[in-house]
Amino acid sequence: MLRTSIIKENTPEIISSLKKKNFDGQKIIKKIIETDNIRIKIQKELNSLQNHMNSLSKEIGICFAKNNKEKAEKLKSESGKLKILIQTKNDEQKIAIKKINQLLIQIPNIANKNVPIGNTEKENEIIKNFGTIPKLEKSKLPHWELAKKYDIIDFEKGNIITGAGFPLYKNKGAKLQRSLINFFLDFNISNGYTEYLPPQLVNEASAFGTGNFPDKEGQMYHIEKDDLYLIPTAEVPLTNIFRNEIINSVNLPIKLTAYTPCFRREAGSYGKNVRGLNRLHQFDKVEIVQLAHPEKSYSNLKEMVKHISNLLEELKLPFRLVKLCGGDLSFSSALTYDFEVFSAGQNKWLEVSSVSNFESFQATRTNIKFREDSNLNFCHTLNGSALALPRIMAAILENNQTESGIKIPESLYKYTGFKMIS
RNA sequence: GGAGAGAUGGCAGAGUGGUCGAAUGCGGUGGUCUUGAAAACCAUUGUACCGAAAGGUACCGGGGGUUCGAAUCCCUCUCUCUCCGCCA
Repeated sequence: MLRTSIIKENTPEIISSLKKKNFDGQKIIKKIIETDNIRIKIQKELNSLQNHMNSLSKEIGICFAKNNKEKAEKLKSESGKLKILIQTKNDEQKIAIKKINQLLIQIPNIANKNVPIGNTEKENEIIKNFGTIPKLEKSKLPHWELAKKYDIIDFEKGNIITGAGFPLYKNKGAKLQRSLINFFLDFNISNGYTEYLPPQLVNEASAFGTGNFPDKEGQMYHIEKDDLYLIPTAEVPLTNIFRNEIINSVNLPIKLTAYTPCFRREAGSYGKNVRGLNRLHQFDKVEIVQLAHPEKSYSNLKEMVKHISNLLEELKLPFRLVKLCGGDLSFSSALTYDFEVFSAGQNKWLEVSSVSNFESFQATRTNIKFREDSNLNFCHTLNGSALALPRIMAAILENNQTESGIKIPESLYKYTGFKMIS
């Protein structure tokens, strides 16, 4: 959420940054500024009325103490009138604040100046390619065929148990999944991230805090009976650990990591994009989150990008780093890099990580501040997948397929206890 | 799920209708003393909004009500604790 004070101070810059995200903010921002000026006017009036009321009440108290009932009654009738005025002003103020907030939450985060202009993923900027794309036999298979061949993922049983998009891992497939989780967590921990195992259901305030609610409400599973949401990513509980907190600046950056299953309704998805492990309703992911000093958040972002590159290099997977254009940027993000792994069985790039700087957008919604000397300011929040499991699994299966089976990346040996799936 | 008790500043903990934004202790910060430190002593120490400032206003879990006046009384919601029931 943007703050009214910032909007007022940088109106033209904000409107033009929002354009990059294909958001026309002209009207809504004008409305916010107008309403805020009304709010200030109301508050001034209200404060002076309240001030008057407070001194009257004190006086009445003194009159009673001195047994001067006559004067007390007279003052009482005066304050009665004031009371009605105050109530009216109070209601007006509440309405104005509510109106401003309703407008503010509709505005996406502004794009960083380095975000490329563009409307769709076609205009994303490919920064760099890493690794080499494997040359496979003509008989190469996509991962869903391989999964069947080696009996490691049962999609049909998942359909029976739950429905489409809920795969059932088994045998070495289950072990490989568990190994990847542990490998990612250990790698993150050894780079200074603190491990958490958070709740997988969150309340509305938490979902609001990270910007998933109300904007992407339809993408989350909602438990109506208890009014809770299944997390679409560990970002939601991790960021909300610090909701309404003031952090001492010496403790920044705070670095967190967590493994959680993630649940997404993926309303509107169809076709080959949802084949196999490509897009699921439930999947495993290890996430990293940072709470950062505003002046350092972009170097922290760089560090996170490097960290994720290292992780993918450990797995010997070919990948590319992509900078998202304005139109492809999410509601809350100011700058996002995607990591895409090349999966040779399908001949396509699969997004396995998305690393973003949200600047103070989420911190404003969650009210996470830091204290430096005697000043209070909003933190910056950042997060990234390190990494999302299913597509990594898909790429490992597809890229490492051989006549004799699937080769496990060396870094995983100590976790899997086996070197081949055959 | 049933019955009861409770929620006060960073923490502990007073306050049951008036001058209470809130005693006191601990912690934090600054200072005095000291070669240095500890101890002791002094001062200071919540957040938001309005205001150039002085200052003003709001906030004692959330929301609503009674009252001229609410941390204090009433209603309601949420959460915590104790007991009973159920249970991995």
